Amino acid sequence: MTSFKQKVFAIVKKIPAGKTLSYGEVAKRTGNKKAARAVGAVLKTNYDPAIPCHRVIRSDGALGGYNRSIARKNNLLIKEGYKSSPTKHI
DNA sequence: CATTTGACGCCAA
DNA sequence: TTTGGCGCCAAAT
Repeated sequence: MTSFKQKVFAIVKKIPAGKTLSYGEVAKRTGNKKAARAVGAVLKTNYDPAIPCHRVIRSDGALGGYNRSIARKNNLLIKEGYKSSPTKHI
């Protein structure tokens, strides 16, 4: 368990319901604002249900990905009140 | 130990 | 506006 993972988990777990953070934002909080990719890599390798990784999306507004089905992530976000608008033109 | 991959982000054309 | 390419980081193989 690296401290980077610990930070990412702590940050993601602290995301309030109905809110979303971009990978870049999470990366910033870990200390490496350019580590957005690393954040995704960590979330992908971690299958802990305590981590609401579905609240972590891309800075473009795209959902990014999910452990099993992206549809599940989208569904959860909608349930929490987040309108997934894939407006690629930000 | 070194190399490759990837749930990203931003800039340029 | 859309598409392509480059840069950065950590984990997995």
